[in-house]
Amino acid sequence: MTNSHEPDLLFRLLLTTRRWRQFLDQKILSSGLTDATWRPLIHLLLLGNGINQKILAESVGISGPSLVRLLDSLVTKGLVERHEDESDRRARKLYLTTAGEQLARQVHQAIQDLNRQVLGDMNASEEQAIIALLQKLENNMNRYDEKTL
Amino acid sequence: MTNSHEPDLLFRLLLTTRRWRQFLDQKILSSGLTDATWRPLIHLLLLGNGINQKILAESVGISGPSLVRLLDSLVTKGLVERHEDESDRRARKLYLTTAGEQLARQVHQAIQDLNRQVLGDMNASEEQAIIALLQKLENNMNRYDEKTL
DNA sequence: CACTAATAGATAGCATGCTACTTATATACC
DNA sequence: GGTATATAAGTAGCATGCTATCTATTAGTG
Repeated sequence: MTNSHEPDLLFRLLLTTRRWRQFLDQKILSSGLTDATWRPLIHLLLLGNGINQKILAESVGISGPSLVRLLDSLVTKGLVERHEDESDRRARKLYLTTAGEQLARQVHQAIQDLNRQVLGDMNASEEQAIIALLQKLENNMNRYDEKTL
Repeated sequence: MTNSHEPDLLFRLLLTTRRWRQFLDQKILSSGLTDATWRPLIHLLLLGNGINQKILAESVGISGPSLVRLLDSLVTKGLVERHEDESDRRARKLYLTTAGEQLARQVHQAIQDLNRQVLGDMNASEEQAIIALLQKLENNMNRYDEKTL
């Protein structure tokens, strides 16, 4: 155990998260997508066509500029299209192409199957318990920030 | 709830981990260090002077090349020194400078204090339980990889 | 109506992770 | 002993996150 001196939760979060992304990326290599790129694709599938980039960025949990580059890549691959928004000419409405929707469904399914393998015998309520706990950590940080404003 | 359609554990891990790093980075801004750079510094403090880069990279959980750049930065800041290893001239032995050791101790303490705030009322055994669970996820991935070799 | 402030998206550039490769040295095997 | 393999560190370049800034447009206020 090289890390016996660091039983740190953050440390373990860093390692497990990196590992999980690499695990999925390796399995769906043939899709031409990575964790970073399939995520906006699938969120667009689930949110529905016609949303703008701001909404999608919020949903995916990344900044606007981060999403711009991922979308550039998806557009280049012919999976997503950016259309004008007549009612707000600053914005762009996003649409999956036919190929994009097909790939999104395939990858979504594949990721769900793989994630079941990762979760192993963990049941849904255990998963929810951890998610709740992680959210509590975020709440603690938010509260600390507010307190020391 | 923009993410009501994704109660995904991986998604939450990504968000919480990013948030935690940014939280710490913001608090210890004056140290001139970030999460990525204080981590090798503190591991070197705890492992002791004279270890080589391979050992440190393993301890920190990053690749050799990733560590090289972080060490370059720490050396430039005058916190760490790379010395020749007489017994193996491929390797370098790492040493904290006086300033490096001092800063490492300060930051180590500050991080521990901040992490206690993040953890809030979570006790050590609860923390250990989550860590064990994250390790189980990694085990599941390792086993899956072996199985499908 | 005009001027200011806010907002959507894009661009530029930094930080941090990686893999693939190079170089120097050490180890192992015939 | 000499050749082949393995190992430690470093370099190059990609991917993915960010903030700061720019541009275009919208909204809000006198």
